[in-house]
Amino acid sequence: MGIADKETRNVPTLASIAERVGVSVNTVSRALRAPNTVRVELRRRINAAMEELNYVPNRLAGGLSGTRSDIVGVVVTSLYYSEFASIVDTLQSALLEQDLQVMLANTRYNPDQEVRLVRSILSWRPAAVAIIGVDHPPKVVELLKASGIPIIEMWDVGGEVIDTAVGMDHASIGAAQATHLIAEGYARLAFVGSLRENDRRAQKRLRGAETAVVAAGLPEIVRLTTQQNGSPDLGERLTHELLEQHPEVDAIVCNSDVVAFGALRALKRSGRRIPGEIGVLGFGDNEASSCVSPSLTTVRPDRERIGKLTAEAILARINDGAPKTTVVDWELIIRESTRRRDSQNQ
Amino acid sequence: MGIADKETRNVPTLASIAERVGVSVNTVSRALRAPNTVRVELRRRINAAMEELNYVPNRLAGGLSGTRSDIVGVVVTSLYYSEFASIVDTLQSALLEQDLQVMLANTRYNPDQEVRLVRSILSWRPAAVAIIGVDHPPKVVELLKASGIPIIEMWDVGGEVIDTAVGMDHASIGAAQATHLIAEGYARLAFVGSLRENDRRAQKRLRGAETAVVAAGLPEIVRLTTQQNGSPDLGERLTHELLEQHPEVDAIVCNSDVVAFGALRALKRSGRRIPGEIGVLGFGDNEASSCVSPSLTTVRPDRERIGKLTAEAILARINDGAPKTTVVDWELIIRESTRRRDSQNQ
DNA sequence: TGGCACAAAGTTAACGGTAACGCAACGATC
DNA sequence: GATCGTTGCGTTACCGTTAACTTTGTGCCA
Repeated sequence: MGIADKETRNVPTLASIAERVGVSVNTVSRALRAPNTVRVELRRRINAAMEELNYVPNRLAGGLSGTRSDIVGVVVTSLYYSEFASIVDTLQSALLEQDLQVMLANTRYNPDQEVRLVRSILSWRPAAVAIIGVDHPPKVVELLKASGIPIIEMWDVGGEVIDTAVGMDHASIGAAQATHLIAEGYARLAFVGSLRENDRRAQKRLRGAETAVVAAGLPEIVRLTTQQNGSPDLGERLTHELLEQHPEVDAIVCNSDVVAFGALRALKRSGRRIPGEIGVLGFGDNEASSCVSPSLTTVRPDRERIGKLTAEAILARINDGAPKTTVVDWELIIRESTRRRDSQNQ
Repeated sequence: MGIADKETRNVPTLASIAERVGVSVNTVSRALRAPNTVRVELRRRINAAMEELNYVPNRLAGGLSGTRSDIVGVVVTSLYYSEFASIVDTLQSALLEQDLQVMLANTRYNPDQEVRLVRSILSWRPAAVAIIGVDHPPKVVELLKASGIPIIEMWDVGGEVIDTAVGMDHASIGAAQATHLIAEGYARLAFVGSLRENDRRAQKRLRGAETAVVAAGLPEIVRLTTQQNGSPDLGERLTHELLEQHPEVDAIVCNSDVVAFGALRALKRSGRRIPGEIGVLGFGDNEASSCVSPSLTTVRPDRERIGKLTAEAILARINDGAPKTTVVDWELIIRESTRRRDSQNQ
């Protein structure tokens, strides 16, 4: 039950409607696409027939015949732990208002998958593609360029842009993280968390921090990273390792807030005072970061703004606007986990 | 630069390849779909030409002509705060292995959007549709049934199923939440958080809890809910209200962990001892729930399992398997925020 | 050496729409 | 009353690909 036999499965087409109403196929098509060119009364009968037969237009046919598609391909590197979920969320709802449908792909930081997924998405002849990052395998760049459609790169802006980008300057984020810790009197920094080979954004942040540390005449940042997914358990495990191997460290920059949650847990279990003995700083401003104790200092990317600006950029480019790269602001949210001085209140 | 003029934009087709290689269009098509029917050497030349021209097949045409589509429509009610992001994540990667492409829609708990989005997704003639919930507007049910494709309802199982469902029994979750609190000695329960008119799952949990409370001879559950999105700030606000209006309450069931985070914050600010004076219980097992203090008792849905089983159900149904409803287990994770007795350790 | 099976390619006709064009009926215009 | 623009609809020709046939070429056997 529920599924009709394949033989009898008879999805209505424009022709079914046309036959039922007694007009030509094209008139029915017009009733949909240019309603004011069809008599009111006839239009009413056509709409009634469509409603009655539960007609759903076939966009495969429409897209093939017509000139424009209304798919927007969205390629993210992860969805888990909500890293890009809220960007997709706002982007999708903004596009929906223009009747654009999101087709989603998740590369999970795998460049081979990225090539495959981009190819797959392009095969649907989307009106535009939005993709996380500005660093892609050469084949991806080639395919996207050859497609001739607007390409919006999100989240990052540093580097070679294909067409249009909406993102943050990650090097400056890393610099701000380090600078803040140094200003609070921390001197031996560590970077902890997942640092995937293909997560160029994290690498840029780390390099930005490194530069600030060097400029301050402090010793190099200790790195304890893996290719795995970030999680509290990972943060806890790496932090324990760190305490053992590098007892001199007095501040930890985590690649994401969820990793920082684990770091806090590990430090508390080891009896370290935060922020007195050791500071912890995250990235991403997870919804729980203001609720853990001590509350977590972190960087808040304006995800909604990125989603919204991406939608706007897509629409602008579809309507022949010029390519444009927009740098989106972020905010260092200073909370308890790094605040040694009493200078600020929040 | 980047985008070719519309006039010159000349995306390669099978015909371009055919002409370049000097064979018929169909031979090129065969080289893709049934490679072993084409001479090895010719196949090599065809592949080389495709590579060179950056050929990307047009699935609009393929889908229109061929018999099967490889889109799977996925309809969720939210993505924000990662509620369903990890389901989509696992679902997508499992489908990818079968070369099925996810088309995503997010209704944001708006039934009108749901109708519109389902219609939009069906217009791409997907091979199957996976959708959150078993309670849909009548028109959605009608459209999905009329489509004649496999429909997998996720997350919930209680009620009328269209075709196949993979989800949890939310009434029993609510009952377990209340039963646990009662066993810990709490007697005046409250339900706090966003309770959207169209979030039937939350309503089922609340009813399940209500039934358990009544069975224990305790007074009715106090409700303090809104239609807004759940967030820590919302939880904090509602909890302050609750403390004022219903000082007798000694246990709070939050509709989501992020709301519970805010509740914890509010209670700590008011100087209440948790779990001594008042208990807090969440839903969803947010990644931070084990990291807040006190750590949060919550219900852990097996999201990955739901995603994986949904993918399996889709494949089974596409290959003419029978419709089947699967009830997925969940787990009550007892942590500090409700544990008054010393009986358990974790 | 003729006949036949099979492999490898070409031909043709859909698939369900949309766009361009054609044409009748009608009122407005001079 | 002939001319013309408009309105409202029908005809026809694609869009790029696949499936079902048809044709051609090749090796094998009697």
